[in-house]
Amino acid sequence: MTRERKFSTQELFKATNSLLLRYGYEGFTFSLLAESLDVSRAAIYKYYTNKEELIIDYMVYEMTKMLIDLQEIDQSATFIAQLNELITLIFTYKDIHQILGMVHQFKESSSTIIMEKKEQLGKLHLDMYRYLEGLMIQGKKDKFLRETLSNDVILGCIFQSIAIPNHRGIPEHEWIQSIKDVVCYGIFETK
Amino acid sequence: MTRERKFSTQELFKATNSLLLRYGYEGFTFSLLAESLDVSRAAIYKYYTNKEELIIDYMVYEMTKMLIDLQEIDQSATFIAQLNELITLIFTYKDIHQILGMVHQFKESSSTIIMEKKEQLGKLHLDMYRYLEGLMIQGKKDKFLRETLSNDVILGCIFQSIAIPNHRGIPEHEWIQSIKDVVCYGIFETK
DNA sequence: AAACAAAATAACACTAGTGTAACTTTATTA
DNA sequence: TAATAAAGTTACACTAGTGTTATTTTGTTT
Repeated sequence: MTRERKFSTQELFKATNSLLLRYGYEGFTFSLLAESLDVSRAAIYKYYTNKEELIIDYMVYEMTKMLIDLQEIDQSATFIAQLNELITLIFTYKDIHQILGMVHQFKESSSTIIMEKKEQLGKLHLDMYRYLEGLMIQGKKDKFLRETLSNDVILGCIFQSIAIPNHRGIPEHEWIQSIKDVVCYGIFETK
Repeated sequence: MTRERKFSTQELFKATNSLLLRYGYEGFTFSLLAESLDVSRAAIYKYYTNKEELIIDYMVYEMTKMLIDLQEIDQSATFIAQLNELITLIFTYKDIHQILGMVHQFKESSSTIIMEKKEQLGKLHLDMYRYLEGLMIQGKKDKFLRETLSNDVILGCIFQSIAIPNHRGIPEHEWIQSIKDVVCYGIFETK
């Protein structure tokens, strides 16, 4: 006994994603969102009482999804194969990494529910970090990764690499290959 | 015959910088700026009629300064020495690179003066790119840089590397060394 | 010390986003 | 087909930022 919804949570999240990337955290408003979904602003308030709750919910949703995909990488495969899959995966989730950085712009005085979700997000992030750190340790043990580099630098480098701007619009597959290449072998000619 | 100013352009730019980084483009307001400088909001309007003009002026100022510093790098030095200086330089200007990305959040309908400054900024950017591209070409000719990598990928990699988050708070000099290391030699052990 | 001009402020009208309450629409089910 | 309940809209009061104008402050010059 219920009326059909004009917009799904998926559509809400999708619009949230693109508006956040386009206008930034403070530039993102329920007015813009309502316009983009072609519904009244009040309709959105039925599901989320403010933008922080919506955004953090979206972040948790994406991070959970990413973590599931991450854990589906075949751990019995070679290190090289796993690293390849990892970089491709991070690349497909690059939007969320940019958006994740907006948490620090949230108002200090947040409700309990938001503080809880923030903690949950922190846990997801830690889970991801632990998983990746494990992979790095394996990579070092197997003599693929340089022992002298800290895991922070290696992982930081991988995560930043996806944000290198593709100004010339190189086709995605080719571009990812280039990125993997520099990250793995660096910019120097090996003597 | 003039009253002493309560705030210098330097102070204005410094406050603009830190507020932009803290609150983002839309979160940055003249109210926050006035509070931060301990002056009335209207005092700022005497110098800039809106935040876009202030921000773009700040961007042009920083980019000009960076370009001057860049051109002071000794072109007769070895490629390695020049690259070293370049990365250190980009590192000292890392704030402005983050802020520069906010131009795409400016309102579409901007005044003539802003359009002009945007163009000027574009020219400065192009000048910088040309200079850096020259350095990359030299690096390839001298067999330091890998011929197979495009200049876009190499430069993109260098510019992104400065944004790798230093979560553990490694001392700056040590951190920069690590960054240079990964960028130049990659994450892989050389077989 | 009177005139002046730049610097700064106070105060106003205006705009846009926020969150809520009362109301209407729509589909289900009893 | 009348009751019901979720979905959606309209309308209101509230808040915060914007840009401008009139006025005051402050230091210099003649």
